[in-house]
Amino acid sequence: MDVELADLEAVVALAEALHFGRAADRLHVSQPALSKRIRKLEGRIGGPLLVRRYRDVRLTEAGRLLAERGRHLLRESEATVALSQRAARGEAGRLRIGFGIASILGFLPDVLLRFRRSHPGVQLHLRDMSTPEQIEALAAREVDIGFVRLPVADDRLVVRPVLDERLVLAIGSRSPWNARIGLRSVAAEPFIIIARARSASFYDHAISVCAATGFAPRIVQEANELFTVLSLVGAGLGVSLVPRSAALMHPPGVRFRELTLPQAAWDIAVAWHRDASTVPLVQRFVEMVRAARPPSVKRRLAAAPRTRSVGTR
Amino acid sequence: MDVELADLEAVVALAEALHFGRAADRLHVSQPALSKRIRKLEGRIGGPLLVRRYRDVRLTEAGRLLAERGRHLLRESEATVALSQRAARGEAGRLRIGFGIASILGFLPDVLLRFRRSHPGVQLHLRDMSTPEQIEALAAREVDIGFVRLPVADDRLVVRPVLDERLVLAIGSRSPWNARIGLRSVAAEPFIIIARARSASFYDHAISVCAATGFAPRIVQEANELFTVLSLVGAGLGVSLVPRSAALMHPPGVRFRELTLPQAAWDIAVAWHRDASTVPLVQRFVEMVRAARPPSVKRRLAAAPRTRSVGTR
DNA sequence: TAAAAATACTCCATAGGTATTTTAT
DNA sequence: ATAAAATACCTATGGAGTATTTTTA
Repeated sequence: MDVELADLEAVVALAEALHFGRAADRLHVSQPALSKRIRKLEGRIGGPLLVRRYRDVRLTEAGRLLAERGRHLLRESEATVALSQRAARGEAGRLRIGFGIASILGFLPDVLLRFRRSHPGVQLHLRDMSTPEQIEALAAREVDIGFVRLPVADDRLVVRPVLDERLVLAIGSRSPWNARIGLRSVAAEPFIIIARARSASFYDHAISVCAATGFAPRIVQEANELFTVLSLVGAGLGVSLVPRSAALMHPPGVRFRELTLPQAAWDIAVAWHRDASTVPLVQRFVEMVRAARPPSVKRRLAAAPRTRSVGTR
Repeated sequence: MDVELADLEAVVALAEALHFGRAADRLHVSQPALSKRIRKLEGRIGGPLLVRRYRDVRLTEAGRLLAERGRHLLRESEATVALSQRAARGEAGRLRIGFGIASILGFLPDVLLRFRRSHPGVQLHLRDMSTPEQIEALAAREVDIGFVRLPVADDRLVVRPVLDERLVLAIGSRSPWNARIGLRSVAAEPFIIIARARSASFYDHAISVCAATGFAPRIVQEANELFTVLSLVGAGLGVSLVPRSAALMHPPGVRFRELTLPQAAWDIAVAWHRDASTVPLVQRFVEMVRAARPPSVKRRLAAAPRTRSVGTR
């Protein structure tokens, strides 16, 4: 198949002008050049595209169909080139992002919203994955950006910390409250927690923090939304383990306690493939993530009166 | 926009092979030719389409999008050329046909069915039009084929008779029956007739035939289907004027009488624009119409015992 | 060292231009 | 006589080939 876009342009111009001279002008070529091009094209099609008569050029069915569909093809190909050009400038394309619960609970929604606004041509594909899954997917180039829980040691990836998240204890403010209150002292309390279906890794992490403290929590309620969990705690139905950033919501009737237990750490980093450092979309997304990194949560909680650092005893 | 289909072919081949040498083989060009083509294309896109590293070629977003949409464009353009080729052979395209009631009642449905079977790629556009409307539409090339009532005198058109249709009188077989029965003798009878909404021209023609005979028919019933009209006549509810070909249905309890009145003639011809005589689809359709022309209705009715020729008195 | 892409250089096919002819009214 | 497309002929651009170099693991 040797028909080129220039041939389609010629047929479309001719279909509109129905006059070789004027169509040639529009195409910025001479009339004989257009005539030759059309004759050659007619040879490939196997029949006339136009009926030429004195002062009267008319399309045949073959010509009408070629012009009609040719118009679409030309528009499409122009749009395709434009799309590719925008992709080269990092303004279009696809960005595949892996994330876990801790990042989605934090600042990620806001980053996504702003990135989508500033890059309306970019499709964002989000995949909920555990950190090990993300590492493999990043290495295999199945995702472009990951939000992983630190530490990560993989020299195929570039990893930049963005959030010093931790688990904290959430207690109803009517509960007994003194300096000695810690995770161990609430071991017998009813626990409320983010549903495992919502985030297996977070759920499992919370359980493992309890296990490290020496007990298995008695879970009386699961909820799909962090805000629901905090409301139930505030209503006095039990205690919970939540990401520290939840304290920023200032839920009524809830107090927070830091956990010094090392396992309570849940530091989040943004990661990408080493070779993708120059990919425009990856660069731009990472820039936006790092610019959006909230002021240290640790600092802000230190200023809040209802959160104190305690041991796990 | 100077991107050609050959460029898209190159990107698609490269996207699949991810290897300049093998992609060049597949495209039946040398490796340097492909390299040059891609570099030039990258210049037009404004950025790299592929990341070349030792033993490792990978698409950028710009390249991925160009290859993905390019594949569609190549398929589309191939299909477009194929369609145009079929149109040049008279196997595809559009055929716009004008027709009136007398042709649609006769053999046209059968011709359409067979034409559609033998030309599955051809779209048939049917428009119900009066003969004068058809003549104008044919001259203005708004329809390709017309079925017109003769006589037609228009030297822009080619006209070929295909059906010697006439109006005949349909009478219930229980009615009095003798050689003198004609249109005038049933002037006082109730008339049943094809609904005017179904065919104004036929309806008006029937009325005008009565007027030429000297009376206005008392219409007691209209029906949308010719078969319904005949059934009502057979049931003794009245008399009717119908196309002569209706006699071929041999409806029970109905007798037919020829009308010698000249105005009762309703000869049908197929017509097309003089300049369209070489258009493949027009040629083929006309051939099929003329081959399908039924044996003279006049002859067949002459052999049928229940139809006699009479005057209009 | 070897695989793979880029570069250098030559060639020629072909698209396009100008001048002219043909055709139809 | 004239408008419009086709033809003749020439030119030159640029795409393709071969040979070679560069790059990188």
